[in-house]
Amino acid sequence: MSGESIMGESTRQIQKLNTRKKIIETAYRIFAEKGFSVPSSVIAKEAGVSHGSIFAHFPTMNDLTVSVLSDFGDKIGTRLHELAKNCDSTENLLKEHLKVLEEYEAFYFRLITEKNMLPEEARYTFAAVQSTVAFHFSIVIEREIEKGTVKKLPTHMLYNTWLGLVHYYLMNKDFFSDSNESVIKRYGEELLSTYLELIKI
Amino acid sequence: MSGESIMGESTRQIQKLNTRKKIIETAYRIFAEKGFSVPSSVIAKEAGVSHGSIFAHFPTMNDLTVSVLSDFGDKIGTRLHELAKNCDSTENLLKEHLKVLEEYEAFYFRLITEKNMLPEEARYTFAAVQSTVAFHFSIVIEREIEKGTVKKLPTHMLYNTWLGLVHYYLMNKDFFSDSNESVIKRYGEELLSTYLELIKI
DNA sequence: CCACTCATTGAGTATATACTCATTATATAT
DNA sequence: ATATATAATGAGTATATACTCAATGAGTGG
Repeated sequence: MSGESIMGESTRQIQKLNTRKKIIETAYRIFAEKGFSVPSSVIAKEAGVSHGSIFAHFPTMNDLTVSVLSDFGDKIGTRLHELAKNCDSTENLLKEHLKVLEEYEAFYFRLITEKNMLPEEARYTFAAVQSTVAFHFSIVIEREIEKGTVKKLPTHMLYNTWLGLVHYYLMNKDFFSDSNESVIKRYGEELLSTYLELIKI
Repeated sequence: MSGESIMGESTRQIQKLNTRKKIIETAYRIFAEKGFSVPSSVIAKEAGVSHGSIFAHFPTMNDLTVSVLSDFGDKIGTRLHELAKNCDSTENLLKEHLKVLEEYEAFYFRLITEKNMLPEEARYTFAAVQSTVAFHFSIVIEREIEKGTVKKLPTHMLYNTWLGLVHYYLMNKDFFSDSNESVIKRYGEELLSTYLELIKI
C-alpha cells in the first residue's frame, strides 16, 4: 500500500496529477488556437509528454475534449457570476459579459463555431455558460421593463437577440476584423450601444 | 474529332454531364443531411457511381465541395432576389427572407455551422448570399428610417442584429426544437415580431 | 465491321490519426 | 538493498479515407 492514505500526496501521485493537468492545459491552449480537431500527437508534443501518455490519462480523445470543456465551463461560469452578481443595470451587466468573453475569446470562439461537431457533453458546457448569463440578465432586464425604460418583450427574446448579435460577430470574425485581433475589443462598444438603443422605449 | 462541333451534344458528353450533375446533386443532399465532412465513398454510393468517378469529375473533394457551394449560392441568391425585389416594407422583406431560409434550411444550417472549417471559397458563397439580402434590406429599412417609423441606427447594425438572431436559432436548433423540425417554421414569426418591435420607435 | 477514344470502374496506394501494450524508469515498501 | 507497483514511453496496429491508374466497355468515325 502507499505510504500516504490520502490520495495525491505521494511524489508519484503528484507527478501523475501534474501530467494530467499539463495535458488539459495544453489541450485547452491548442484547441483555442487551432480548433478541436487537432491530432492527439500535436497535443502530446506541445505538452512535452509522450503520445501514449495522453491515453494513460484519458481513455479516448473524446474524454480529453470533454474534460477540457468541463474545466472551461467551470472557469468562465465562475468568472461570469463573479462579475455579474453586483450589476444593477443592463448596461453594466452586458459590459461585464463582453469583458469575460474577451478574456476567453479564442476558446469561446471555437466552442460556438464547432459546438455542433463536438461530443454531446459540449452542449452542457455551452448551455451552462448561457444559463449563468441568462440568470443575471433576466434579473436586471425585468426590473428595467417594470421601470418602463425597456420595451416589454419576453425576456428570453431580449436575451437571445443580444447573444445572437454577439455570436454573429464572433463567428464571422474573419469578415469583421483581422484574424488575430479581438472582435469584442473592436466592436464591443458598438454592439452594446446598438443593443441598448434597440431595447429602450 | 467529334461529330458535333458544339460541346455537350453527343451521347457521351451528355452522359458525362449527367454523371457530374448527379454527383453534385447527391453531394448537395448528403451535405445537407450529414454535414460537409462526409466521406467521398458515401457520396459515390448514394449517387450510384463508382468511387473513382468522383475524382474523374473533380480533382479533389475540396473542388466538389466548392462546386456544390457555388451552385447553392446561385440558387438561393436568385430565389432571394426574386422574392425580395418587390417588397415595400421591412416586414414583408423579412417574411420572404424567412421563407427562403426555410426552403433551404438544411443546407443553410450546414453552411453557417461549418463555414469556418470549409475551404476559403465557402466564404464567398456565404458573403454573396448575405449581400443579396443586405442590399434589399438597406433599401426598405432606410426608407422606414426616413419616414420615422424605425429607429435611426446604422443600417448594417440593424441588419446584423436580424441575421444574428436568425442564425442563433438555426445554429442552436437542437436546443430550440426537435432535431428534424424546421426551426424557422416554428419560431419564424416570433423572431420577426420581436425584431420589428425592437426596431420601431 | 474495325480501330479508336474516352467515360467509368474499383482494386490498390498513400497518408493521417486514434489507440495499444510490452518495455523502461522510478518511487515505494519491507 | 531488493522486490514490487506504477507512471511514462514510443514503436507498432488498426482503421478511415483521399486519391490513383490500369483495365473495361460503350460510343464514334471511317
